[in-house]
Amino acid sequence: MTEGGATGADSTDAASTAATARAATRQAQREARRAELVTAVTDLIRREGPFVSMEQMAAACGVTKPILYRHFGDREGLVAELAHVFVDDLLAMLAQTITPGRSALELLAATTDGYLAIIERDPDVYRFITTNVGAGRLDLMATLIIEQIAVVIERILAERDLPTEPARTWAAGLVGMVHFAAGQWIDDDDVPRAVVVERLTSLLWVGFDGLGIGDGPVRDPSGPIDTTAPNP
Amino acid sequence: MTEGGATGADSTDAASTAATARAATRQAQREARRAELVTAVTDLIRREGPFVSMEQMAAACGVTKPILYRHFGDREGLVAELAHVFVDDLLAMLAQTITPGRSALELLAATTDGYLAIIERDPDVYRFITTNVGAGRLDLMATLIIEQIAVVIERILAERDLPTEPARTWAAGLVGMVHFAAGQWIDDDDVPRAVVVERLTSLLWVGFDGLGIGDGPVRDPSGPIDTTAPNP
DNA sequence: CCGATTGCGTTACCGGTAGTAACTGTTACC
DNA sequence: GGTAACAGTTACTACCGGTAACGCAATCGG
Repeated sequence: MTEGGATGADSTDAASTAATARAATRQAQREARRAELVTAVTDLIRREGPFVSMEQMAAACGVTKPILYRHFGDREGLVAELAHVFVDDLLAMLAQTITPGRSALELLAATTDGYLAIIERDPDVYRFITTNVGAGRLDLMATLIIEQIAVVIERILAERDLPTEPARTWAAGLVGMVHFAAGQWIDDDDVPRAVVVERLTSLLWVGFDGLGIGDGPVRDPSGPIDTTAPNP
Repeated sequence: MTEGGATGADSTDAASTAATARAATRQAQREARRAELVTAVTDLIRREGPFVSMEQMAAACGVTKPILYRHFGDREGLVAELAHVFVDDLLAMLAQTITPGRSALELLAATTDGYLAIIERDPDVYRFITTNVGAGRLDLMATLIIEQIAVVIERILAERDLPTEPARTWAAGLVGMVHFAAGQWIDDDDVPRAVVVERLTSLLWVGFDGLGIGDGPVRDPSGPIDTTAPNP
């Protein structure tokens, strides 16, 4: 694995620099090809839905399976690639909306809205990423987003001289809340996106207490909980 | 499909009553067998983790695959059965903790704690249920729990003369928050359960504003968001 | 007491999918 | 012009969800 072998010194130098330059272009081409494949797969999912096989994806790329495996390792690697693209889109969208000096509430609303907007725009790709989950308890995309949000929350807490330990828990909770609310929304709630955003941000901002639920006991909390008929 | 055919009247009566009694015991036996299978599968998942094949499950039950398929239809049916058991456990636990007259905050805290407690006790079964999701965007267990919680929230809102439309969105959001926070907690946070519960309930109760984050703008919200290095 | 029915259980199979080994053309370098 | 590297293919394995067809006991009806 050492560089120069037994050949001439200067020629080795020139050769090695040329070789490294060649390697760089090779890698660039490789990455460009990767991007092509990713867009082809994304288009396929948009057309055919989130339940596509590796063979279908390869065909949509105009190649056969081993090519995909050479580029992405395995199915999870491909999903990870799409997840990264998705997260990049989200961050790009947020970068346009969020500027320094905005309030934490604006931050919260814009992030929630961006998340829901991307889901609304590309629901099948979103579903492809979130349902093709590997060994982890949370899918990769959620993990990535939680990471980002945790940093933001942590810094806000630090600015306010508050303890920062809850940041990760809250970040995960935020993402989970938006994720599930989005699922419920897309499945069976045809309210405009802004309404969902408003509901979520208002809850997250003032809490149940602030929403007017806090004062006084609940009359019969266990009443409507139904333990019968477990199997329809 | 009509009852008495062309045989004698009284004997038909006696025969039909005997037949129905026999059918009842048959069904009871069948349900008992179902329960046996479910516990066997649950034990298997506890031992071997959430990634088990139908053949493994059948072997763990001491039978072969077609038996499982006769009882549960398909894999999703089996998952649904485990989900129902899980939800029943949760509701039973809550029924002990929650009594009429408790405050909404106590309700919230007890529900969150119960959810996390069951996950903590049986993480692999939980993962089995949540990762074996069918065509729906949300897994069945989440849907069931959301349903229950939505009813509670709806009734609380009605008691307070507040609009009830957001109930379902909030219910889904609540479940998602707890679900994701649980995932993050079990994966890489060895804080006691009570701490997670406290973090989540405090956020849900008073909101970010109540936590002291609301006052004043954030200095540099987009700073730590990292759009580079999408693919490690 | 005997035949038919019913239900549990099995073996053996099908279609499809993730993933891989081994081969082939083509291209760019020395 | 030889050759090394790379894109791409064919053909395969192993496995998994699901099903058809059959065997065997018990149980019911006469």
